Amino acid sequence: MTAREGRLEAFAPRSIPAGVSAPPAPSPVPDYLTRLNPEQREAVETLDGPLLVLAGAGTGKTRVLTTRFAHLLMTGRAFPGQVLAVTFTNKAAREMRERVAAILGRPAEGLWLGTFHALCTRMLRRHAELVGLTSAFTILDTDDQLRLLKQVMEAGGIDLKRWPAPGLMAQIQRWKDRGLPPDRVTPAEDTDYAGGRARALYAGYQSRLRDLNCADFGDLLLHMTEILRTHPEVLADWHRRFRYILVDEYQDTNLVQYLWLRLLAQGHRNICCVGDDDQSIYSWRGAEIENILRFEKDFPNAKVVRLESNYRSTRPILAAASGLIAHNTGRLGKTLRAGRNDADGEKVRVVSLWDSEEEARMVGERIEAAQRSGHALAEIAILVRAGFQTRAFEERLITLGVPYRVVGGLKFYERAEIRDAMAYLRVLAQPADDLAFERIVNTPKRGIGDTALRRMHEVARAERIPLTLAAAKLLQAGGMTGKARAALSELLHGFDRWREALPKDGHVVVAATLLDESGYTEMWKQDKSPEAPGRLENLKEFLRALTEFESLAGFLEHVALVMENDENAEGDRLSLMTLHAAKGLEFDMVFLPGWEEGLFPHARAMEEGGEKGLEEERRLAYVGLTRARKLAIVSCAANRRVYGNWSTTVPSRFLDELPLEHVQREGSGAMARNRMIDVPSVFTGTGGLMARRPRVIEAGAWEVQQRPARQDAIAVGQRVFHQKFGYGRVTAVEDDKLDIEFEKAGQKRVLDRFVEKA
DNA sequence: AGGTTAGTAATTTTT
DNA sequence: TTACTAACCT
Repeated sequence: MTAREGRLEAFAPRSIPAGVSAPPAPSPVPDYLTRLNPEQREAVETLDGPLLVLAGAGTGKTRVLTTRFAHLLMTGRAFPGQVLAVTFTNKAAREMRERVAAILGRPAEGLWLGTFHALCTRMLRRHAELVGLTSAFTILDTDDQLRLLKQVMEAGGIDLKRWPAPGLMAQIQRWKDRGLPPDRVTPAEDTDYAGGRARALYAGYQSRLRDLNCADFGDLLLHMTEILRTHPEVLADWHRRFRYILVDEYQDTNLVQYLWLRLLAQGHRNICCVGDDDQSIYSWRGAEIENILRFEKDFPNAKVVRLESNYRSTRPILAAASGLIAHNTGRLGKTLRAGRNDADGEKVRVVSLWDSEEEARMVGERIEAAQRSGHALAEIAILVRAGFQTRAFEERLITLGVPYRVVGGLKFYERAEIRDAMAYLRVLAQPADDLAFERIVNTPKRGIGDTALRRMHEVARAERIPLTLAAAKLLQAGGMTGKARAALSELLHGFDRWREALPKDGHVVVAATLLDESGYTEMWKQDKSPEAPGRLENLKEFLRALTEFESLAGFLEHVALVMENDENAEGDRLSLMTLHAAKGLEFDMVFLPGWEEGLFPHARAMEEGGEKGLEEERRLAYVGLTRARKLAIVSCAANRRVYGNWSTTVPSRFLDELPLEHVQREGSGAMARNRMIDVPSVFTGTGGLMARRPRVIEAGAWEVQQRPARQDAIAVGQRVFHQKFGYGRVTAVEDDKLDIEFEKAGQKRVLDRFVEKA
């Protein structure tokens, strides 16, 4: 405690109106500090030495980090380039950059602020030769990683059916997460995969990566940590550079990230980590909650500051979340206090329903009601445990005409056409990029099949040269037959030509030419599937994105590290996402459906993780609840369709763990069950008792359901109008559902009764 | 070489 | 139920 702090208790973070013009005389306490509460302020002003900030949900974690960053610069403790600020997501990095700039009152430039991976890439480009790469190494995406590993496994004579490659990939990633290169994996750890050959295959995979001048995501951290560990002069250099280190979402760090941080922090010991053990939900990706405990051990005399004043949620929500998370053991211990003056509010709702369809209807109804009473859709979210759950809600929302966006999902750069286009550019930039070459050599189909590819591989392996070179040699030596020969020759000449044109025409023009001349765009123009036009659109967008970069290499790196998708972001839309994707976000109203044993907590999590797995699920529930500012609506369905057939469910144990006095129970599975029993057996249909839910309709309740099916059939090709999506053309008809390519909204599936012929 | 069909598996996924 | 992969046929 410093002497000054006593005077600051009056300052609540949100109680100071923004934009109040200050008197000209500079205040002794900078404005940005007065906006903090005492704990936050302590976290910001403890500049020297190791500091651990345990920040509960909604306690102003980001504010502390950004203010601390700005404070370091404002007080002249460090130049921008002397602070290392690490986040997990690009979004978090961007947000921090913006907020620091806002405090500074000028753009924040020259910062080492970014994701672990981006920062490591930047560092590794300078030292690549120390791990056998060149500074122009390529970063592989998940597809490439798996393809490469499969090749290594095939070469090693592994039966890929008995030992699926994804399993080994996961193992290798776990090793990398723990900072273990192949030679440091102990034989004892290598028993359960492919008869103890995992380690050897890992070594083979790493060696192939080096041959190809590639690094996968794990390598970025692994290589950099290895370098810092084994090259004291390099480490000393970085120590000279970074005086202060800031780490966001510390509870999500894995071991290699921790080691990397620890090495870098050894210099000045000015490391500040901000995290919340109760929000650690990524152990399955290698995150180690123990890093928080280890922190105090590895950095003796570390100061610990707890942020416990929550400015986000109402008291009942906080109480419910706290009551729930209290069932976990081994917590560092934090208690969320309501920090708002208006913290009183509605109890958490727990709604039981007959089945998942009724659950979707309930959610839809309440959303409509909220909308009618003036709530913005952007302030409402549905948070589900697993991705497949979104479908039921999407269908319901489309029926109701409620605009929504699915957060997460397939990202722009993960689409097939974008990956293909990327692969073309990668071959252009790096002819030795075998994985990219393999991807596009027969896309579009040019008659270069397995046989031809195998022959190229043989030559490449025998002479230890890249595939493109091997292909050229084969052509020269006449080792290719008619069709494949002509096609391959044309492709290789094409690349020569495009590469030549690069300095003259620039990368954007060449990229466009390449996609045309290679026949790639033509392939999609010929494609009759309903997605094809959208894919062509995406390719246009791809080329547009390319114009924002000065060089091809810069673009490729951006795409490898920043896989983002911000379409559908505009407009007032409801958010639909997984609980994982919701971390760090907040909404007025949050729906938490599917709280049933097996789904949430997820059966798989408990099988694999036992008691620890269960606790992580509980933290996930805690994260979900604490996303809500004003109202949380939890629900469970008594019946749910699992892989096609209906099964009855047991309500989640988490429901019982919510403190009764803060919860209001509604609806009832029993009530719905009674309705069900009265129904004649015709309704129970073919697929078992629960196959089709009878339409028992309470007076006035399910208004939407009662609308009659349309009489006049709609055919493929018909131009139609939809209340929400506007005009579009029908691309497919299936029962009462229509696939429509909307002019504005893109491809959607809607019920025919919601469109009219245009 | 490429399309078709049968079999199988099915969370979460910041980079 | 659906979606993806691998063997199989043309």
